[in-house]
Amino acid sequence: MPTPRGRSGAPSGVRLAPRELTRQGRERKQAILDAAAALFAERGYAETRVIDIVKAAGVAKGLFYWYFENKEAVFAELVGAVRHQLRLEQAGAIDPDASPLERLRQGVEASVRFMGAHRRLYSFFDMESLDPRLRSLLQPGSEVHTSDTASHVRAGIEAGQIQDEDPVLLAHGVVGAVAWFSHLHRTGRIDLSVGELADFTARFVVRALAADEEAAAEAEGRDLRRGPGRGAGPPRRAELPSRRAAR
Amino acid sequence: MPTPRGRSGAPSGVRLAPRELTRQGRERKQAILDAAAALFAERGYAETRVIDIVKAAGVAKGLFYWYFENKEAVFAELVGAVRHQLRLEQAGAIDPDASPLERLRQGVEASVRFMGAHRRLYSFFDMESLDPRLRSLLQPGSEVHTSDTASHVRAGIEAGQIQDEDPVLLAHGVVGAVAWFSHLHRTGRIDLSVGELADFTARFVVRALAADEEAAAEAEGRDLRRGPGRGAGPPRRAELPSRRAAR
DNA sequence: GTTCTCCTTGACCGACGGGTCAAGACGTGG
DNA sequence: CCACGTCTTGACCCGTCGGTCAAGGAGAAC
Repeated sequence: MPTPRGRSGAPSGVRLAPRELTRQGRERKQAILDAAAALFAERGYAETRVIDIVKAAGVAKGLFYWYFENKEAVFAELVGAVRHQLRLEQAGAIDPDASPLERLRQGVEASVRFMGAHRRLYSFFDMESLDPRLRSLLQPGSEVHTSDTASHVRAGIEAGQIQDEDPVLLAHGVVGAVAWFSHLHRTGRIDLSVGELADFTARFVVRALAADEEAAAEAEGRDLRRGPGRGAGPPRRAELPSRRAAR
Repeated sequence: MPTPRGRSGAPSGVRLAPRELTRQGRERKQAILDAAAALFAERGYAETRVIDIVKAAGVAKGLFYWYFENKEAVFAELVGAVRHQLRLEQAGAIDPDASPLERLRQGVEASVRFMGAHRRLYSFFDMESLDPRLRSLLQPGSEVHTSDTASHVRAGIEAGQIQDEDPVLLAHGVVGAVAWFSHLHRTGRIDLSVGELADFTARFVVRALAADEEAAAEAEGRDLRRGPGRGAGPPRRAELPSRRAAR
C-alpha cells in the first residue's frame, strides 16, 4: 500500500516510502533542500524556522510537508548526502598500496580538504553536538568513520609503524583532530588556506600516531636521511606518488 | 542608584549590578543554580525549560527572575564558575620548574581529570558548540585557554623540545584533544577510568608535539635508555617529581 | 471534455515556553 | 506595632513556531 500521506491526512507515525516524484516535483524538493542547507549552515538548525526555509525556496509552507515529514527529516537527508560524499572522497584519496600510516595521512588530508571546500554544508553538523535530539542522527555516521579509521590504525600497529596503543582510542584522536581543526577553520579562528590546513592536520596526526621518526617521515613522504624534518624548509608535502612501506 | 529591578519593572536592557543578598537569598539562588546545572547537564540548554529549573529547585517561577535576568544569565554564571575552577586546577597541577612540554603534559592531565570529575557540570558547554547564541559566551573562555597553552608551546619550541610549527595551531590541537577525548568519555563512547583517559590524552598530546623521541620521553617521565616506550609494561605514569629540562 | 493524480497554497490551530506582575509573607530595625 | 526592604508566589500574557487542512490548480491519461 502506497498511501503516500495524500491529502487524506496520514495523521502520524506512518513512515512513508520515499515516493516517486515528477520532474517538477524533484526540482521543488531540491529547492527546499538547498534553501534548508543554506539556512542551517548560516544560523544552525534550532534557529532556522520552517517558514524561513520555504520563504527562501519561494514556496508555500504546506509544500514543505508534502515533501518532508518534518523539519528533522530534511536535516537527516542533508546529513546523509554529505556523509556519503565524504566517504567517496576519502575512498578516492586513499592509495590501497600505501602503508597504513600513509593511508591514514591521505584520508585525513582528503577529509580536511573536503570539509574546507564544503564548509557551508558542513557547519550544520558541527562537532556532532548541537541538539540532543539530533545527536542520534549524527553519531552513527561518526562511529562508522571511527571504525574505518581504527582498522587502518590496527594495520599500522601490526606493521610496527604506529604506537602500540588502543587502536580505537587512536582512531578517535584522528577523527577528532580532523573535526576540531576543520571546526576552528570554519568558524574563522584559523586563518590558513584549506591546503595548508590539510597539510598541518595530516602532520599533526601522523606525529601523534607514528611509532618512531622513521615511520612519520615515510608517511609524510619525507626522506629522513636528508631533511631531518624540523625547521622551515620547502613545503613539506610534495604530491609524490605513494610507495610501499619500507620498514 | 541601586535600582535592583525591584518590583517596579525595570523594563529592559538595564544591566543590573550583582546586588547583595541575605543569607536566605544566597541559598535560594544557589539552589536554582544547582538545579539549572543538573538539568542543563542532563538535557542540554535548549531542552531545559525555566519551569523545570524552578520546579527542581522547589520554588515559584517568578523567583527565578528575581535572581537572574533570564535563562541565558544562569548559563553564563555557571560557565564562568566552572571555567574559573578549571584554571585553578590547572595552575595547581603545573610545576613551574618543569620543562615546557612536561608542563603541557601536566596541564592536559589535570584538565582531563577535572572534566572527568565534573562531567555533569561540563557537559553543557560541550564542545563549545550548542546554540549559536551561546557561542559568544563560550568562545572567549576557550580563547584564553588556547593562548595560555600557546605560550607554553612557544617556550617548548624555543627549547627545541617541540616541533617547529605555528604555536597557536599546536595549542589548538592540545585544547582540542582535551575537549574531544573528554567529550567522548562523557558521552560514553570511551570506556576508561578518568585516570587512564588522562594518561592516554597526555601521551597523545606529547607525541603530537614533541620534537623527537627524547623530548617525549622526558615529558612523560620515561627513561629513554631503559624502556623504549612501546609495549605494555607497567603503568606509564608514575607520580614522579618533575625535573628540569635536560636538553 | 472528464477524470485522476500530483502538486501548491496560505489561513489556521494548538502548545509551548519565556517573561511579567500584582499581591502578599517574612523579618528586622525603629 | 509599624514601616520598609527583601523575598516569594502563581496566574496570566503573548509571541512564536511546528504542523494541519480544505480548497484549489495543472498537466497527463483516457
